[in-house]
Amino acid sequence: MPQKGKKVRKKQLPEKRRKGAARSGYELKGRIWMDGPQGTFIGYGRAILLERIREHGSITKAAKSMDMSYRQAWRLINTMNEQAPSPFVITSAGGRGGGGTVVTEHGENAINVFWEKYRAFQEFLRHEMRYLDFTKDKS
Amino acid sequence: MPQKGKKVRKKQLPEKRRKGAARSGYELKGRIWMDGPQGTFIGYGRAILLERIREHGSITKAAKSMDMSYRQAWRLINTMNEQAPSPFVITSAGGRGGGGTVVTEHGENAINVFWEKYRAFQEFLRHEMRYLDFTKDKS
DNA sequence: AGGCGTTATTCCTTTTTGTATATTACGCTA
DNA sequence: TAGCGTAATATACAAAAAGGAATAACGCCT
Repeated sequence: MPQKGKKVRKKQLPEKRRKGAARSGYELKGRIWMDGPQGTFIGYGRAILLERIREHGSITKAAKSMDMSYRQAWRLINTMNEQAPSPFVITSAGGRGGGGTVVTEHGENAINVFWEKYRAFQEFLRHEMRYLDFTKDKS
Repeated sequence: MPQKGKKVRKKQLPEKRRKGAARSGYELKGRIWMDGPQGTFIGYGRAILLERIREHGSITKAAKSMDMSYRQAWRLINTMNEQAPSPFVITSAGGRGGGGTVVTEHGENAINVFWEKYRAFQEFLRHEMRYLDFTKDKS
């Protein structure tokens, strides 16, 4: 029997290990993000979350779609929105469908800018990976 | 009265904010590290720790010098040493001076390799930083 | 044999971080 | 006006991570 509702905590932001990576057993890894005046501003998790909000139209559904608690999702969105030069999302409670959340033009732009940096970073890691050898001597 | 012994927990691995950085209030940040078969293998903290061990000759003194608990230092060293292709440090308990820990040739090499990647990464961040603007429109 | 300083290990507490659940406010709709 | 699904917030709970302190083993030294 499948044991539903196991209450296992999800490992946060796995950032999916690339298939076939790390054949040698050693891998150069890393993360990038942007800091605003009060700490983390946008990173991998928030970028994904923004996309899910755009896709589903609400924080609630976005959170569910990525197996994240609403509370966590709301906090991520909130810290991001507070620090943004101008809001990345606009929320509304009540009304047709109960309300919802939409991503603004600036939010879309932030997503694009971040993914751009992110892709460059992945490229950087791949490139640096190539010259990685801990066994060689100084000689 | 200066209130000594306040028991304030140290913020881990501050990686010292560069002076004059982030004039705009927004900053691209990041970390890199290496994964071995069982998780984190070497990163900024372990690299510094290795250098301190080389400098002081023992885990105990190295830990104290960087305001880290022996327990924490030992665990970092242990996870690193276990995953290393060949040991990065050699420890000995008992004997003249009580024992000590020395960094091996392979350990030295690992430090060098990591700092090399680290410097390249810092350069990458600085470079990408230059083209960072969340306010511009798509137009 | 006993002292010493180090490594290695254990136990308990504290801090941090995220989850689960419940409650209120909101504003359209029927 | 009652129902609805959402945002927003508070409280309690759980798990993981880190710290502190205590202790044993070790091997040279006096």
